[in-house]
Amino acid sequence: MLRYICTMGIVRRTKSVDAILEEFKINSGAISVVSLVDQLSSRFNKTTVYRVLDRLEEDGILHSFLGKTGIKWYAKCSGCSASEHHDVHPHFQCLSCGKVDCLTVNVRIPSIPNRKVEASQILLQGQCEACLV
Amino acid sequence: MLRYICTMGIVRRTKSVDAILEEFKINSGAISVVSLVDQLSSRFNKTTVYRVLDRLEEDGILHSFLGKTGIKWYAKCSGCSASEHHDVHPHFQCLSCGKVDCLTVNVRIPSIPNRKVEASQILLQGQCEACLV
DNA sequence: TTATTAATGCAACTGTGTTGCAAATGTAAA
DNA sequence: TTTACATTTGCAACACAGTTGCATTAATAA
Ligand SMILES: [Mn+2]
Ligand SMILES: [Mn+2]
Ligand SMILES: [Zn+2]
Ligand SMILES: [Zn+2]
Repeated sequence: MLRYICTMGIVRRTKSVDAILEEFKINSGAISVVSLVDQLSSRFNKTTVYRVLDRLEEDGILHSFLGKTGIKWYAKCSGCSASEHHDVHPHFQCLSCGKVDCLTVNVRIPSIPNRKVEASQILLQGQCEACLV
Repeated sequence: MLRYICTMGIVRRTKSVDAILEEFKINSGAISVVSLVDQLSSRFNKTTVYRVLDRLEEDGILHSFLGKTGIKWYAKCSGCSASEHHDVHPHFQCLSCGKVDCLTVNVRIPSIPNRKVEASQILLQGQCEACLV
């Protein structure tokens, strides 16, 4: 008997999956993988953290992007699924407190002569609400 | 006798400086550090390449940014100096041929409630003029 | 030509992320 | 409950981009 198994995303509810989802419940913004690995280092191996994040992204539960210095950040998706990630938006990093989060604003990319824009990564930096005195 | 020396940027015209500037004369777009190190590996050490690029950026001759995968790219500045880098613009990476270059378009960042935007990194991806059939 | 010090090469290192594989664990079926 | 087995994990080793310290070389001003 032949079975077609599509292995991707989260299949089993493990302790590491719960722990990582819990972090995103506590923290409403984006979380860097570096800090997540550090935070969970006593309970899970860094490889596990990287792999669980991968799977959560495949499932459309989290999405990722690179911060200013090239390290990876994850944030919760809203309204994405394993089949479609339509969660494209700018991210904002506070230069004072370092907090990073998703923006709901829509940045209009002007059409560029002789080029077809298919994707965009926008990272804004400045002062967040808490740090604006 | 005391002398105040401000060591930054290019002070001496060396072979590596000339070789790297030559690469940017040949190639009008952006060049990744990885490919530059590779290209020049028979003549210069990678550390030298990194350091010369640093200095050229300090001088306002080149500017740098990160590509989609987090590796560093450099491109020529136009109208910058050691004192002011006012060369902020989006960059475009072709998904077909991999070519990366600077865009002259002005992307308007909408004002964001309760936040002060002080900097922006915008990377667009799609098809370049050559790859648009 | 000489003295000075910027620039270079090299080797070793750092930080982020990945891979292969054996062992452990979650889950569905018996 | 027990069993069977694919998924998930931990570990160690690795890959890769970029950095650092230091002795040596070379550009330049005197
Ligand atoms: Mn986001
Ligand atoms: Mn540019
Ligand atoms: Zn802040
Ligand atoms: Zn192209």
